[in-house]
Amino acid sequence: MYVSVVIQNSTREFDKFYDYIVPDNMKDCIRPGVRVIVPFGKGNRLCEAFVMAVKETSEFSGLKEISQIIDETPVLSDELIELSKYMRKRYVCTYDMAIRCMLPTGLGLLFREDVILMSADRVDLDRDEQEIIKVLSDNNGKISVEDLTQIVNRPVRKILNQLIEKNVVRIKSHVQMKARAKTEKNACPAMDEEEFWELVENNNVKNLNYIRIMEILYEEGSISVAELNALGFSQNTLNNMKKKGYIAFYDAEVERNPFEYDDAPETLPLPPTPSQKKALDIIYEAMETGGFQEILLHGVTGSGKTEVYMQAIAKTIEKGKNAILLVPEIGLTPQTVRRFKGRFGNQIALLHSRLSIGERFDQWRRIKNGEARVVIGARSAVFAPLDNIGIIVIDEEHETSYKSDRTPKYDARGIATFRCRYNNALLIYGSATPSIENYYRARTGKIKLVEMNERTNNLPLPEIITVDMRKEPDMGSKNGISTVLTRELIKNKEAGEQSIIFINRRGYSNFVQCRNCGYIVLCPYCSVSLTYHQAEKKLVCHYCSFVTAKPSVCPECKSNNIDLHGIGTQKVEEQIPQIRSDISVIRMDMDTTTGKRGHEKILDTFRNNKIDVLVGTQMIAKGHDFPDVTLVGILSADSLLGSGDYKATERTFQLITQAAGRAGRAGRHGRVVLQTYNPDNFSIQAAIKQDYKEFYRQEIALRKMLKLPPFYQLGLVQVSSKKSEAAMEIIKKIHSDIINNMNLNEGMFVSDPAPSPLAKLRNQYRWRIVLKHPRIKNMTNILEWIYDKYNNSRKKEWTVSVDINPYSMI
DNA sequence: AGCACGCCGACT
DNA sequence: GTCGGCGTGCTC
Repeated sequence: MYVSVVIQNSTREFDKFYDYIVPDNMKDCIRPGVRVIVPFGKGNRLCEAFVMAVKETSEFSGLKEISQIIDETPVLSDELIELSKYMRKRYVCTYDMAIRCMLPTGLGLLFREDVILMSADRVDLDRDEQEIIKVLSDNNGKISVEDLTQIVNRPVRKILNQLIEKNVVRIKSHVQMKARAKTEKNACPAMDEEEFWELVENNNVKNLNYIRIMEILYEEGSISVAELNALGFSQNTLNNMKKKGYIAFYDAEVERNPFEYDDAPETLPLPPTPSQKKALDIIYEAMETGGFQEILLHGVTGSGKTEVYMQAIAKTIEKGKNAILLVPEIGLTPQTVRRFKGRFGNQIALLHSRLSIGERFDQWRRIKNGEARVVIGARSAVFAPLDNIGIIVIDEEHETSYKSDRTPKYDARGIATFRCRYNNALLIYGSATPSIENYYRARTGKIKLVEMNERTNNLPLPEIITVDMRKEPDMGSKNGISTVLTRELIKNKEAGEQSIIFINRRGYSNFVQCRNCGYIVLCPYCSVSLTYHQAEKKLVCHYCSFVTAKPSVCPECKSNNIDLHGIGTQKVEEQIPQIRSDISVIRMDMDTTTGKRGHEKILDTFRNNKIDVLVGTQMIAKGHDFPDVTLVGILSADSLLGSGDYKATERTFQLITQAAGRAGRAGRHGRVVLQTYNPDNFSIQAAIKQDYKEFYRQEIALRKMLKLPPFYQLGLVQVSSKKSEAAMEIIKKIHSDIINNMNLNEGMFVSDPAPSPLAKLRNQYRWRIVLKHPRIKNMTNILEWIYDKYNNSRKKEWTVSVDINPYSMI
């Protein structure tokens, strides 16, 4: 019996299937998806590996044997093994990287080596050797290599080898799981119930505490020691009871509970509105038909998409299948969780980035064991070890957080497509502002389109007031808040209603410039300007976190006419009370939302303490419900437009629509003040009219003309290096390589090599080329080829990275 | 990655 | 003569 395995921590150069012999004693447990330890390479060093296939023959000879099996049951299903193969090619990564997305870090292994003293009576030892023997004796003849190194405070490997040679010590290695199932000490009766009461009747047990404890234990079966302690029974009492043979202790696995609200009231399905009913009818019909199908739910904010998701998921469970709901990281609020928990109870498992390693491991294990049937989570939840998937719902489908920013740069939407296809399941996208790519597929019949145009409570959409900032007098010296917005803020304060101000730049001001010579203070490691942070009175780089003091004189012309320009959240926060001193304000951005519950704390304060104005970045524009907010100010609606990114218009439209959706949700008329320097831009015009279709019509024409997605796939090849010339030289080589192989890449458009828009990042110079081809397969092939060809040389002073359809071209 | 092999210069 | 620098090839 043989297995094909892939090695962990491999690079793409040796990332392939390797065959091993399965020793007889392991034959029963070996299955695809289990982890093993195998001897690998010349030195037979032990490596962790994944079994990808089990087979009866192998075309290789001179095979080695597996040395150890790690898992009793597979950690990867057949489906996830197939997914890792797909990802390796599609995202140009290794099997290991793909698999790492699927497993909780807690499942990782720790290799531990203990040094064990054999005999201490040798005399021919040098001083180093003696020192180590001394430490070993002090520790009962056993210590981990790690601890030993720390105690003697220098490398010990060489000395240990000498000692092993002399048979004085030996090394025992073992593997350990990183996160163990958490256990809890429990108590249970150790005596037959009747027997115990007999003892009581015969006056052999007189201690009232003993009797009460036994009553509880016979009633409950068992109870945790911690709970008994909490009831006022001392550890000593329990120990004595154990001694007398009344009770026994045992360790039970407990699940850490990441749900912070266990009080979720049960919620019943609401009677659907006409448009919800229409959506559900189409979904149910697709379920009946079966097979892989995609549906796009295009519903305006407040149209009740969540209720549709819940009823569709309920139906899926009814049919004996399981469900995944993906939400943007920011949308995974306790309210959302509570709502689902109320409907589905403990069938829910939760996966998101703020869980601890242990919590994540527990949730993963629950799903794996079939204890959870609905998985809710952010991007990475798309890899949940869920079998028999019937539906995957992707809420706010257009959100950028669905694409991973780390290698592998996977897109949760692509992974969901793979899994639904594999499981013949239904894939539902929901959004008020669908991505151009998906809406195009809906319009061309590739996926079903369901429009939900009415809001559940028949609220009118908010009134949008546009402010042309070019006509706003003297804005340079002002704080960026127009006279119209100032007036509306005061009006809201007087009416006792809340307001939100949205600005997509954190910090105090976005750059520091000399008014004399025009010099702008830049980050020394990145090609961006530094942002001034008022609280720390420091300049900060938002890309690499470089911090420096604000210069008081211009480094260039020595003039002291150097000043802050532009506005950020900090400055707006500071300016609000200057409008009227009794207006209270709170700020929410990356700088104020540290900690596990940072977001919630701020939002709760805003809601409960009746703060007048909430100032914040992107993160306030999404998902949250603020019943008392009737005014939304968007300070720089068009700040994305000049960025040169082809997705900027789409983002601008989405941002304005989402932000406007925060105004006047619960029965009150909402207003939006939209400040812009480009009132004529079509994305802003369409957003003002809240007309997605009009925006789509213009944008799709533009995409077609410019050979952009969805008509063409974009490939990005980027070379970064400490030396600008090195990066440039390599990108030119890659460029000519592609051009010279154009026969292999018919229909491929290749840009000239150019510095990346962020030409320098973290002290690395970046050069790139952009490729365009209608077919994804051609793009994957060429990027895989380039990557493997240019990333394999040994001592290189550059890195090549590739990406297909990046969310941002910056 | 990490380990062995092999090919050259320096040095007991 | 041999010790050790690093460039190169391979890992079932």
